[in-house]
Amino acid sequence: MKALNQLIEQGTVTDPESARGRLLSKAAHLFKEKGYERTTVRDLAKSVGIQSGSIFHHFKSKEEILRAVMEETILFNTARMRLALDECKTSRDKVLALIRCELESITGDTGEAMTVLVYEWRSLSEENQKRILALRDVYEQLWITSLEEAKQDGYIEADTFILRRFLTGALSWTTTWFNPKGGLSLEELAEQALLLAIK
Amino acid sequence: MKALNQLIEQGTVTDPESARGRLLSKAAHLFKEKGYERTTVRDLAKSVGIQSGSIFHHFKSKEEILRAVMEETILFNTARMRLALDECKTSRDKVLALIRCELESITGDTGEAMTVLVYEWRSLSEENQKRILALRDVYEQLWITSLEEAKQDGYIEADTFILRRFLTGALSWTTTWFNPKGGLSLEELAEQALLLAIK
Amino acid sequence: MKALNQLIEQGTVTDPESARGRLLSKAAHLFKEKGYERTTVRDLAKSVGIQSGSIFHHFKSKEEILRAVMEETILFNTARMRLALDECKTSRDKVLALIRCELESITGDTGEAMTVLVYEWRSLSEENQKRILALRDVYEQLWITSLEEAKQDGYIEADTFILRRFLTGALSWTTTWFNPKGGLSLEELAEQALLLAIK
Amino acid sequence: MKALNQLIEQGTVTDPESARGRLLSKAAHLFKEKGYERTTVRDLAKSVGIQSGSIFHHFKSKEEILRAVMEETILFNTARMRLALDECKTSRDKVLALIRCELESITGDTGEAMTVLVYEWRSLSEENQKRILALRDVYEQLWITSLEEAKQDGYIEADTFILRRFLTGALSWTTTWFNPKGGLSLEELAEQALLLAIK
DNA sequence: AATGAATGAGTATTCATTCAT
DNA sequence: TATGAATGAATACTCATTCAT
Repeated sequence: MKALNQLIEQGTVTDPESARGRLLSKAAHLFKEKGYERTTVRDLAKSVGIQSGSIFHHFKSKEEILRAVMEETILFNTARMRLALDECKTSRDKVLALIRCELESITGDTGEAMTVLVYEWRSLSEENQKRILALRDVYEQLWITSLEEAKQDGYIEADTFILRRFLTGALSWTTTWFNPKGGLSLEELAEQALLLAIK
Repeated sequence: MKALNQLIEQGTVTDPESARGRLLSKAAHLFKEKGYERTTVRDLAKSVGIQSGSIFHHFKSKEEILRAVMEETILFNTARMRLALDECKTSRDKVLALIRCELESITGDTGEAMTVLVYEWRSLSEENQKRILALRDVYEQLWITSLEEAKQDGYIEADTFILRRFLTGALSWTTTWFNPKGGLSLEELAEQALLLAIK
Repeated sequence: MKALNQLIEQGTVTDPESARGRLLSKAAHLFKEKGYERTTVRDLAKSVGIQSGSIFHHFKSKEEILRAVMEETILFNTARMRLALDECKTSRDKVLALIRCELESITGDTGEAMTVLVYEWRSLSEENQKRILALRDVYEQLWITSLEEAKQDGYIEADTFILRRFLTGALSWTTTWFNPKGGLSLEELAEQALLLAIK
Repeated sequence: MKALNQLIEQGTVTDPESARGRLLSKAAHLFKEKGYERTTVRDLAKSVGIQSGSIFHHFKSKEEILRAVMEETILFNTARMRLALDECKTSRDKVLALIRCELESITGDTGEAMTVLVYEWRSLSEENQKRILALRDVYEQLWITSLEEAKQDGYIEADTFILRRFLTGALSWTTTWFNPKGGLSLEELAEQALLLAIK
């Protein structure tokens, strides 16, 4: 939560208790459940108990809401990942931390928003795609750096470029099947995923 | 092509040369490119050079087209996988064959349709989702069986249930980054993917 | 009517009996009566007995309807004026013919459209304004030429540039007060207007 | 300015320095430029540097603003015309004074409001139209009286009723083409206009 | 007086689907 | 089979107006 509070204070991320924040949270939920296109502005308004016209006091268009959902999620998860990396000693620890963080972001609180990020990409205008892409690059850089480090330390044999892409797919797909309250803990899942990368 | 011809003769899959077949192919392309919701019936009609009203002589609704795209793709890829498995001796070979087949289906001719299958799932009515799910189960059974076999043969250490899911994600994600005409061949990619499963 | 038939055959002007033509006529009426902004697409549709969505089979936007009303009116009146000029001998006759034509267009069949042309100008996009302006220039050229001729023949003393503008205002304003079925005939009105220009 | 000060003191016309006065002035500008319908209350508020809600402390509706713009303009121009007439000796002088006053009102300080008066008439409710019409009658009476006088004095031959209407149109149209800072002075323009009426 | 969030009825436009030809 | 005009419900978005602060 340290990361979150800091970002809120900076104004980088919306306070989830505010009207705008509640809307974003509900939007992530609806966009995941029904898809962006099939979610109407009226649906969004209803979900937070206001009239549809009032939405446009907070966001100037429906797409703006989608962009905010995506943008804030990346910013938050990047910050969270940075904090986690800071506490790691070995490069093996770092890779595990990255996996754990990504799994948390996908299966935990920001899970719906992460799904939206993957599935609703095409609904973004080109301009907004570029904006998000720039943020995504920052996030990916953290991965690339740590994987390279682990490879130099001999933990990894495979091509790190390909490996990162396999991991991206494997981890993001967990949203479709992993239940954090089921028999398998997130920590165990992370360990299993680590096996994909490190022998 | 053996698989395809057989399915066409059975009437299970549409002849890609027929009017209906061409429409399905163009539909897969458009649905992938723009998304199902953003593709209008007029777009579809235009792409095959007919008027929008005429679409409904071939399919009774737009959703029907989506269902057909998905259904035929699964049927075809299941058949193709079966043929490939028939030619394998060891369980290790089988796993590699499955990976190769899935990569072919994702990055080759049926790639667009496979992407649609993953990304446009929610646009299907519940009833149609069930229908596709049933076909998917048949396909997945081929995987589960082979992975179990490979585990009993000592090739695999991990949990096969989790492993299959990791692989599903990792392989389907290749659609976003793998270029069959690039420096990495599909065969090499399959070998790299096998490393995720087998040490 | 010669002018009209010819233009219809050319496809320059819409046949008033066609669906599109009837809509344009009703649109001119409503735009004059309520103003363009206050006339809804639903109003337009209702006035010709179709559903609002069907409007967009004939015109791709509401503004397109406004543009067509204006454009066709200018084209028609330019053609009508040309025919009238052809039958004149003296330059005095020509000026009277121009006045008569303009009064006819303002107080007669195209009166509503002419009013729209004056009052709804700002509702046109810049691009469409340019388009109409080009047509208007052709029309104005007929006036300028004839007034100059009359001045050289000694009928007119005033500056023709200023005179044309005074006449434009004076004649267009007749739409607000002149009733063709009242005590004053259009011919008498034209004679009175001629007095503004010629002594 | 005598006329203005007197009207302000009476409370008949708003002091242009007051908040309300500044709003009316900006409103006239915006209504002319964009049209009444296309000018939003937010536009109006922004133009005087307040929030949209605050508008309604000065006027109880948007239409009220339009009415005030129109009403105050007529009142002011009627007063100005009365003062001008008081200084005339002959009926010819009076007609010239009327023309000069009307041109001043159209092309000078109240020009934007005068344009609004002509072009936004239909945006007024019937009740408000009546109210303005009553004020307009007072204004028109000054014209009719003077024209009749000039006719009896032999300056005018034409029908005064028709002549006034021709003049109304001719003069109001100057707003579209006359530039007070151009080569032609307002006084010269007035003389040219007088020629329309008097030989 | 001023704010600014909220309202809710209204707008132009889109689009899958129908059906007479 | 194919057409294409017509449907009508649905959509994102606008905006004058209200009102608690």
